Amino acid sequence: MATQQLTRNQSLVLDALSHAEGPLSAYTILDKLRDHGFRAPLQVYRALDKLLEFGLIHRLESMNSFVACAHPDHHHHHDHGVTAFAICEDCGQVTEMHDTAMEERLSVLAGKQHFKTEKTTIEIRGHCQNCTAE
Amino acid sequence: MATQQLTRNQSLVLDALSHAEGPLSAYTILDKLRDHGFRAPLQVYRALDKLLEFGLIHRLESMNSFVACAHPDHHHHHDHGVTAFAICEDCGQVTEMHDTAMEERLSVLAGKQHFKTEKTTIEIRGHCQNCTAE
DNA sequence: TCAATTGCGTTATGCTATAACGTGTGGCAT
DNA sequence: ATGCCACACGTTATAGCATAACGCAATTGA
Repeated sequence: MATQQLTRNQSLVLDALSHAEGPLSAYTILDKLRDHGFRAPLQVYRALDKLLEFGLIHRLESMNSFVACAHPDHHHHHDHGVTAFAICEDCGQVTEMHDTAMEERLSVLAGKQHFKTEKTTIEIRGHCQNCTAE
Repeated sequence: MATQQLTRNQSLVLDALSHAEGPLSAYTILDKLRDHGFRAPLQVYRALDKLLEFGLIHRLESMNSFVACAHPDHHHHHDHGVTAFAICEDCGQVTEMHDTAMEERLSVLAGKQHFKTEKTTIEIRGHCQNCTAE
């Protein structure tokens, strides 16, 4: 199957996120899409839910906002394993990171507790290279 | 210096969290403390802010709620490094985990991006041992 | 004493997210 | 074709999470 066919609303929301500099909140997206007919939060949230399900976007728990996935080459919505995010508190830039050693370690940790992992959130707040060099 | 002296409000909030089965939201805490004179969200949030600052509680980003720190033996508020949380979606139980290998790995990842880490959030959602055994 | 700091209480407001209702459309088995 | 079902959509209302802004009281320290 090729890339998941998106509805109009889903495409609009994904576009908004893709063209944004950094993460956007649902309400910020709503404002950006008012010209395209969006009027209510649910229109955004429903699209976000689907895009999350398709693996096309990520939710940043620590800031209640959303970013487009950094891997536009995914033709089917499959798991990319655990993703860690580096979030700059100054400029808002988000860097997506994948690391199998880290996954392995998390798996061991969960295993010790006989814990069955469904979803893992890793978010590093701090300052990116650009913003550190003052 | 011995254990940080807490104000009345801070003590009440900490007690509420300490005696709770699982994580509590700010508004749940507010409800629990109405009998003790709490009337407004800010009374809770201000106490929570201080307790977080003292390292006596943790905030769970993925569920907008708070838990007492699992290390009651800390006599000064120092860093315990990175903490990972295993959160059971069934019973709500939260297990606090520390792992230096994990920290090391995250440090390497951040270093690769020349990212200066301020705070790291690791939250594993899933099912604990008890709730898995059906 | 005076200023600075800190905690507190209150009111109001803003931001984040979902419930519940109804409509329209397209697929599909009968 | 008819009827059914699933799904996306639009709308209104409401629930849940968090902070702004004001003023007061107590404490501390110069």
